[in-house]
Amino acid sequence: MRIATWNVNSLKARLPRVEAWLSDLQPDVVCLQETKLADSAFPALTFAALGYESVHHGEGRWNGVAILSRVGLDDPMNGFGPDDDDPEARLVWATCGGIRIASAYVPNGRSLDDDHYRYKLAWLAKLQALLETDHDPVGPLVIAGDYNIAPTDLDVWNPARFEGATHVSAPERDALAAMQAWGLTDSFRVLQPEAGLYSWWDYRGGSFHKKEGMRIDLLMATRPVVDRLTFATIDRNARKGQQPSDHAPVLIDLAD
DNA sequence: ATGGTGGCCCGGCCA
Repeated sequence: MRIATWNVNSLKARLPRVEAWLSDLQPDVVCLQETKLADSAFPALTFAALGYESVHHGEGRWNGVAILSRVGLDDPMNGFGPDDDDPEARLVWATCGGIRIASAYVPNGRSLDDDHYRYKLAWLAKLQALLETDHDPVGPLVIAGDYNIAPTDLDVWNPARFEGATHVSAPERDALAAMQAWGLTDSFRVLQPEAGLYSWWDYRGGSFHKKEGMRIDLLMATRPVVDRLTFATIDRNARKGQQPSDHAPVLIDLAD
């Protein structure tokens, strides 16, 4: 079973590349972020024709998350649940192939003194609370998405340049550490421990070609999933060529 | 160099 996460930075702009990528990589489950679509504009029929069921939680101009699955898609849920009042479409859930899956687009904090940074930390705290009340680390669970957090300095091209910046601050990394203490593992790192492996590169200044990126797209998985890991990679090819997203897809393979 | 590129949709916001 192949599970992928990809911040596509507008599914409308990226649909031809996403279709070709599905055909090439043959993922079973795909978590998409930043679709930037209303639910009414989500191309569910296009994905159905390729063999994928889907669920989308969108708001239109910004954000928007989806899950595609060709191994079943049950019990979809938007956001943090029925009592959720979060105004932004950043989280969607479904059960696919026996695994509870979330596609998450964690807010970008912008800077440490910004309201968006406080919103990011509050959003992560809500996710942690939901884990503790509604989930069990003994069960198969993957929370995949754009975390907008580089877990360690190995995940940043130049840590010195990010001192005092968002994506690397202690409170953000502490939030990720809390998820890990609860029972989620950064699955990619189980099989790919080396430095210099990034999933996002700024469009500006030729960052991709200069290898100036960050690894901020993660598949956080519970033990029953980690025990099945056979392969993990970042598909850098998807960041090349015409009209790429600024993020590359990250994928893991699980033994049956 | 406080820029730059690319998405939204058409002036400015967001990443």
